[in-house]
Amino acid sequence: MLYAGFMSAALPPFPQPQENVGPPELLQLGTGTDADEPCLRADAARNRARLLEAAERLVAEHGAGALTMEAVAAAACVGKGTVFRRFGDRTGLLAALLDHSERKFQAALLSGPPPLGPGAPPVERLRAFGCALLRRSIDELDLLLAGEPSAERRHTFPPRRFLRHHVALLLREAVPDADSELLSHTLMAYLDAALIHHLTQQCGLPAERVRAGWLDLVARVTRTDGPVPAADTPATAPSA
Amino acid sequence: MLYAGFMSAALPPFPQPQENVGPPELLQLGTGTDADEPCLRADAARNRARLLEAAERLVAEHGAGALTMEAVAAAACVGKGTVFRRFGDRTGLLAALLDHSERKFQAALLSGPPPLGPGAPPVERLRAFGCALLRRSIDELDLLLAGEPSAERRHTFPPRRFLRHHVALLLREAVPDADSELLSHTLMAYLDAALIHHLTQQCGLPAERVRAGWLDLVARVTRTDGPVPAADTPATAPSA
DNA sequence: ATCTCAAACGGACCGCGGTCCAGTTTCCTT
DNA sequence: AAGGAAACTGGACCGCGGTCCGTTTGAGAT
Repeated sequence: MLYAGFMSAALPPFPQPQENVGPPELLQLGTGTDADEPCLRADAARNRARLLEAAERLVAEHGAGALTMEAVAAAACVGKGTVFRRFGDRTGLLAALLDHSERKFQAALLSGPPPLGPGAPPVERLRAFGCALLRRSIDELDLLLAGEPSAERRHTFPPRRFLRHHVALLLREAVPDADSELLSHTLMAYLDAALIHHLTQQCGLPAERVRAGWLDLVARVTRTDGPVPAADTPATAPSA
Repeated sequence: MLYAGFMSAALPPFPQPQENVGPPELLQLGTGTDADEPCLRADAARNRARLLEAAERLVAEHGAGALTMEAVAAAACVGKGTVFRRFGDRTGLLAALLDHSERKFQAALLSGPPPLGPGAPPVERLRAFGCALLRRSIDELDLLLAGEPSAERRHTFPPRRFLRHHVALLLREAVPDADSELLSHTLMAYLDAALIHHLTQQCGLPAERVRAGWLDLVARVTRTDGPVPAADTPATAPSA
């Protein structure tokens, strides 16, 4: 339960759209077990499992874009209301499907081996972070794209918040003089699923170029050495 | 008709979701007149005007987020089908509402006075571009947010394509050695409406800080002088 | 074993975005 | 002026996300 359990706890009566409360910065490694939900009633747990299994199957069959809540409910032999009670909304269900991959990634960041996990210098960790996230995003593009929250919620979505926060921490270390909050948004934006999809699927760019773009971006943003230009200052505008 | 008329032409039978075809890079200044639609039938033009007026009023009254296609149709005394025939979908209608501001902005870029328009050095134009777009985005946040296309379409949306292309051109001039296509996506992402909304409305950052963030970002990305750090190279990782 | 009640269930229900198509209007042709 | 086809219209219709609420069920208390 890395980022405070995100989409797990049982919802009160029903009204609440869930949305985890609690500071996303205060994340801790839970109990160490993979205990998913705190204390779900037996039938609830059973149905949750059924639903996830059914959803996974349907996604594999018809793609995440074609997944409908009703279909999941039907495939799991469960009422529609149950799906919403458990996962809040479509976005929540898709997020739950990504949960496993999400946790693995977070664990790698927090306690994995050095280039990605702690131990390496921050710029290097940034580079590794982007490359790893890029790979993951390409793998899970379907789910990520279909599960993207609405514009208003996008940046408060816990998984994204967590990753962004991580980047901000690294940046703060790597570039102490910068506004690391704002820069972290910029870096995260480059790794946005919709952008990755556009570049690789719609424009046909090879993943390698996108990866190179990340390394270059990190170099520029942290003002470390990249490919490094010629020798003289830029073209037209020295500007002060 | 700056970017090839975008959401104007009459649609064939109906099926097409419209989506302008034609290279967005080949934009030209149309006839110079403000001729909106090429050759709309009299009743169609009348209804189009009615619909836009009604939509504008409803947005002013209840906010863009609460705008429903049915309400617009009703307020304009027109059938629902007509709204969709004219504007394709909700996104199209919102885009039409933004059209005026959009054109003004594009005109300023293409033929306005120097800091923003042609004449100034590219880095300076980039700076001006961001600041101007930032202002505009804050002004029109409601519409921009509500009108944001789905993840798959976001980056092929003509207005955005146009702006991104503009940034790419400036970058190509300012930083010839860089992958200006990829970098332009990064810069545009910083100016994304959803991000602006998050930073200013949800996090409460003052617009001035966001603006400063843009200037800093441009400096880093173009490797021109920004606030400039201490004197020694970054903290931990010189890396090659 | 039973009692009790919060928790969970499920499907009817709602609203909205989007589509369809039979009927109407415009405008071009002759 | 008349005719005809393309363009346009409007509202019934559909599917899906999301909500409501009367009913059922699991599990601690007695």
